[in-house]
Amino acid sequence: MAAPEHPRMSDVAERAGVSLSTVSRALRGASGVAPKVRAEIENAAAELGYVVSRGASSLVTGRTGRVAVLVPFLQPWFFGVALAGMNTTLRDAGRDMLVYQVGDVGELDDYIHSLPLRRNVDAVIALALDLDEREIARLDEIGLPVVFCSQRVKGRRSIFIDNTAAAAEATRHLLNLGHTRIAYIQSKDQTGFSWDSRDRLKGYQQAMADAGAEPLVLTERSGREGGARAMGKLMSVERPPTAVFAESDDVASGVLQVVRRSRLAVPGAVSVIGFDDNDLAALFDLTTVSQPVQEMGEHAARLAVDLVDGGAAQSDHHVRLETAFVVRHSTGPPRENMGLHG
Amino acid sequence: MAAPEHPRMSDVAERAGVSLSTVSRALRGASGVAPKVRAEIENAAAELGYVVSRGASSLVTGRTGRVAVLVPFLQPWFFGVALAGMNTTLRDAGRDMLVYQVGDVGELDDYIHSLPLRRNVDAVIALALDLDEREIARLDEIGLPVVFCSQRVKGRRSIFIDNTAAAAEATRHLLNLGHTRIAYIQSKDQTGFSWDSRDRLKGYQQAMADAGAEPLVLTERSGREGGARAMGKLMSVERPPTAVFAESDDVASGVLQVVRRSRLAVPGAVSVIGFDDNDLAALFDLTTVSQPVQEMGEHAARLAVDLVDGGAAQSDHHVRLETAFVVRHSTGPPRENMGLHG
DNA sequence: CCCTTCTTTGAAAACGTTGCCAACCTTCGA
DNA sequence: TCGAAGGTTGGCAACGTTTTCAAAGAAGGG
Repeated sequence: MAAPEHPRMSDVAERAGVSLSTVSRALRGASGVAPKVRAEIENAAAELGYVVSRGASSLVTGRTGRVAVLVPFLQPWFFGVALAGMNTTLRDAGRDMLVYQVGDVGELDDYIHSLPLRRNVDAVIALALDLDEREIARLDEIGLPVVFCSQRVKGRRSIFIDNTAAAAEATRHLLNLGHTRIAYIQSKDQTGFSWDSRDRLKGYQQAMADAGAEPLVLTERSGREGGARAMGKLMSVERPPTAVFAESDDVASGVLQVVRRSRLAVPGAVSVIGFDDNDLAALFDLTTVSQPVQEMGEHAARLAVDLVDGGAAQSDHHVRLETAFVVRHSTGPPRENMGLHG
Repeated sequence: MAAPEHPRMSDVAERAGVSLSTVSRALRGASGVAPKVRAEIENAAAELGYVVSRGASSLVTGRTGRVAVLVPFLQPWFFGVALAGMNTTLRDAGRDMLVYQVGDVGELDDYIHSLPLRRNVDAVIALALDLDEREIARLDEIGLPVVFCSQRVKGRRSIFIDNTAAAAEATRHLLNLGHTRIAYIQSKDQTGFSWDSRDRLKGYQQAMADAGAEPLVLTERSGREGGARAMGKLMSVERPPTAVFAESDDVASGVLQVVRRSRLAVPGAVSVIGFDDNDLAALFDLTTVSQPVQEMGEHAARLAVDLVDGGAAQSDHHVRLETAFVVRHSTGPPRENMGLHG
């Protein structure tokens, strides 16, 4: 095959019978081009199948038209949904989306240090990266505007939900149903607790304290497996809880797995609550806290775009999105005098 | 904040006390630079935090260092895993990954027609796009090398699995267990059947024919809901099947949901098989066909990179990856004289 | 009818790299 | 001692845009 010779702007200019500058102005939508001329140029461009070389234009404008998204994982539900939201918004804004998976913090460090982003994107979105102060400072070295999605960072543009309030609400739901022995399952990664995790725990603890109930917190690995292990432990304590609040739907699915294997009824013997409202939640008929993940992605992308376009002054640096408590059938009043031993 | 002045190559040159060309050669890893000088230049670059502007270099080399991935969705398990695979390989090859979600074929057409890719990426990976001949031809207009991942396309570089053989193997498993009334649930999108779908059906039909068994095929929407609907129908036919083969794990999860609601035992009353081995499969203890999704992504990315680097001659244009049949506990011999009426 | 003011256009200088070519400096063989 | 060959280096012209500046033309007021 011959080299795929792309038409250049000068080709369009020649075909339209105008100068290069005029074509540039017309195609960019800049003002100061006679309507008729503009139409002719657009025709010529379309006929030639001309597309501007972003490399060349970014060379002079300093803008690349690209936004990088840094994610710790790609597979889990949360990330797919958030990326989908970002992708929509970015596409509408005429931006391309670059995705970089930075598994652990070390990898992130390497990444930032080698700075391949610098100069090659206009902005960076950190998606659920759960960085601490030091790491955030490191991100700044990149010299680009950064938007945090699903992490609240003081003084930085960020999109987040009120994990504490949402977790408290979920806990109160159980309390109101009459539960008093409510366990909370917290997740811990190799790297430690995420901010989401800490905040949710706080909400649970507050609600329990307000109701004068004794908190019971287990810590396990994240994911389904962690949920299963935690539930296993809970079933062998002296007075098992009548309700379990899992930090995420994934964890809750592990809890449910164990509960079912033990032929215990939900919510008869145990009530279960999750967090996320992911695709498993509906399947398991799980009461949970729904967070607007796609919207979070959209907002983050919009913020990133505005940041690049608008220069400095932006009003809404922080966006707190609403969660919704979704009651399904995994929660109900505790059966009178029993626990798990129904 | 002041404008984020990035250092230029000439700054590095000045600092290292050499010329621009030498810096370019050194940083690019080209030969013909004295080891000592090379080290000095690398030092200078590191100290300045210099990063080459890909825009500028692509202007002269014609290479952008970017690969675009076209996906119909971002959320489902399959895409996250495949993208993760691609991302790893691309990163190792020093390439950036652009992701474009092209919901339906119309959107894809718009996309190709507006050609934002052209000139802005080196290659395109079409991930599970299920294109027909006409649409593939359309993709060619983009004037870039295209790799098909999870779709076999004759004459094009593609990565795929043998859906037909895998489905036949799964069907034989059920036949060998003694089942004869085996239903197959096929999925249909708005756009029609995917290639995967057709091939799997073919495998089922062949295996059934070889065994002299009567095929029973239902067609529903894809996803969990479709599976649930299909199973609902199956439970009310005259002689219900003793086994169900769902086109995907997602569909199988819908089947299981209905089966459980009806308090039927699995595999006692009905055996169920899925396809994919996604994260639900283990949760449901589902017998299924495991496809190496991550590997498919890795291979596709490698192929794309080689295509750009190596120019034309590539030996393995087609890569067929192995599937693995995973037996869990959703399948077993049919109970003697019953069907669903256990 | 001339002069000013806008609008529209074209020419040319960046932007930050790479690649070609010529110049230089060694080293070595004759 | 000189020439040739090989290994390093620097100069300069691209690459395809945008942007500034000045020129040309149209419109309008006196």
